[in-house]
Amino acid sequence: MTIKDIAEMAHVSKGTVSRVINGVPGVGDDTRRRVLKLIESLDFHPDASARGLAARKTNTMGFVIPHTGKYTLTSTFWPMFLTVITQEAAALGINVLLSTARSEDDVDSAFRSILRGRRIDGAIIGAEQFGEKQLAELLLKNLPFIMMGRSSQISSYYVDVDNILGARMATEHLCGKGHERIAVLAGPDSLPYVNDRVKGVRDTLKEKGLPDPVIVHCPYDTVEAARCVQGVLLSRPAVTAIFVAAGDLVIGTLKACVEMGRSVPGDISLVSFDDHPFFAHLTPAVTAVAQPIEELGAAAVKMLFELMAGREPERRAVIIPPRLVERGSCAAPCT
Amino acid sequence: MTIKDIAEMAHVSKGTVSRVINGVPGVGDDTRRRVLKLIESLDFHPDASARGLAARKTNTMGFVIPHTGKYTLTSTFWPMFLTVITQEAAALGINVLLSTARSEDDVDSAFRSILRGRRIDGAIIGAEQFGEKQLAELLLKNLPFIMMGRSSQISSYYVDVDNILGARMATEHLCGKGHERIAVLAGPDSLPYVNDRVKGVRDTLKEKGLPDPVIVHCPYDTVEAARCVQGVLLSRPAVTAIFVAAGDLVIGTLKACVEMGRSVPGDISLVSFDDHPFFAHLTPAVTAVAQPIEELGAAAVKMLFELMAGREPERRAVIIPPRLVERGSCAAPCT
DNA sequence: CTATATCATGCAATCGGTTGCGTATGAAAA
DNA sequence: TTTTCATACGCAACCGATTGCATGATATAG
Repeated sequence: MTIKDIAEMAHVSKGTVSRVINGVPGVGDDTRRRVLKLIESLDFHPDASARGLAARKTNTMGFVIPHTGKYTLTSTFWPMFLTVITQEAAALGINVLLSTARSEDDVDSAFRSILRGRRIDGAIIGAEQFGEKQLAELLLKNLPFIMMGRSSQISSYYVDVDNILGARMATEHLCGKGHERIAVLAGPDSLPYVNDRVKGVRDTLKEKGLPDPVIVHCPYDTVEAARCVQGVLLSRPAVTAIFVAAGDLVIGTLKACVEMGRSVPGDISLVSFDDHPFFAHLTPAVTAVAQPIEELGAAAVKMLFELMAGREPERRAVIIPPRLVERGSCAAPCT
Repeated sequence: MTIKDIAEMAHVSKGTVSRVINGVPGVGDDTRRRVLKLIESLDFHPDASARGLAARKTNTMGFVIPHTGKYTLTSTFWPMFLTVITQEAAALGINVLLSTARSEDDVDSAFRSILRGRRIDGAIIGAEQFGEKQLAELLLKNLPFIMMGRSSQISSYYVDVDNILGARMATEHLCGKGHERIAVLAGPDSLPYVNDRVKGVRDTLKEKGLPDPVIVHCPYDTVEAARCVQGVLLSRPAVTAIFVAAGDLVIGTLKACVEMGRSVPGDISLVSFDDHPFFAHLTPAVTAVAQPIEELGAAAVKMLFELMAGREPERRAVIIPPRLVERGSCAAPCT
């Protein structure tokens, strides 16, 4: 079944059928209706390859999941984000080609694998996994892309959560309970968003005239996180609260607290940046600054959609505020 | 840059270049080498749409993630499985088109969205999400597909973990510690694999002359799971161990135990079917029957690859044994 | 040394759409 | 009624590969 068949059955030319399918003007109303009805009743769908070839447009976007741990789809952000963009894209009639990186260094090849051969019209990519090589390649190919998170290396269209605000919210919450000595367990300090989160805490504390936070940078690994938190718990003067600046570090933090015999929130309060469905069911339930994943995903897909259509999006950057989800991991500091 | 350009530069015809690219015999060794070198040095990649059109083959497979909770990519199996198949596919030069279902009923439309327009050459799909409509559509389109898990409705190529064996392993492990009264917290009983897991426990217990297990079926929802487990903990005669027959129910189970004041493994032992990176870091660390996700993914992709190439796979079904990962959630029953 | 098989390669049709251009038709303007 | 101008539609040339068939060159057999 091709448009030629449709054309013959409707007694029109291929061109007309094509115009009807694509909503191109220049077709009479009755003809259009007739063809449309035929297409509908035959459940006809034009061949994607042929369209891609002729129109030089695949209606497909690429997405590369960065490598975070052995199973990359285990983080507190990307899996859910992927779910959202997949659905948003589907709603706009665009498909998602997925690639995952096997290792930190593999991002490049994962990336190229979907870039090759004009398979996609655009891509959404994590800012932190973005090297100069990929940048050059994208620009060279003139391929539209949206970055998740601000990049330090390149100014491009991007969407991001307001990291500084999120950190402020967490800090305010903790201070509101009476905490003064706060530790920040943050990810690798090469990442812009990590530094934003640290900055948010630091600034808030300074404004309140409270002591500087204890900052610990740590790779995204549960065992490492636990080790770091043990160190934090031993530091003097003692901290009474920890801002876990990435959801992936929460489990390790909780583990360390248990192992060190500190009760949460009795001895130590916890706020996480990033939320996850099971945080609500841990003991204690974890209070979190939740990224607005739905909105982030929707914004990213919408921007990319505009770009893919050759239009200019309303703005080059979309920054969305997170929201605080209060649960049971914060209490007043024990004195 | 097209093969025509390559052809001109190499002073050969388009056909020859095409044959070189596809490794088709009938090209002289020196010519082949020359063209290959040119392609390499120019980093040329043929247009996927054009190939798809001409060869009627897209080198792309589809994958639909079933809906399990609000963010579908949150389960203890699918996200990791997706990671694996993505990488296995990449290694074979095939791309993955992803679609997610927004709701239980949405699977069908998610499914169709990638089926349309000859975009994919084959698909991997979860057996449980498989209705007769989709079946009919797939068979109609003559599209190769592999099912994850045995289906009750249709005999097709499939790969699955040995569910019965896994349940036996869990049961043996528990009995080995001295448990005799065991409960099974299982998923919805409409699913074949759920019943297999139940059967594994039941058979093992029967063989040992031990009492029948307490079986509770429960939807994949943490709150529901907790509610069910509370019921189980209250049942008399008391059970001393729970086989949590799906990883997605683990958090809820743990939560219920804590809320009911039962210590794990002091008062009650737990074994989970399905493993997850963070199970190792919960308190207590959860003993699990781990699905061999790498092997399952590799097997599924390999089978599909054969099918997509028009070849017949070695076997129609691949069943892989799980492995027991002992951690801290099992102890001898308190007497 | 001619006949025949073999192999490398070119040619051109084809895959299923899109799209610019030309033309016929009918309505509005003169 | 004739001229003018949209508008609706057909025609045919692409898009960039694949692939069957014809052909010319070389090697082997007779």
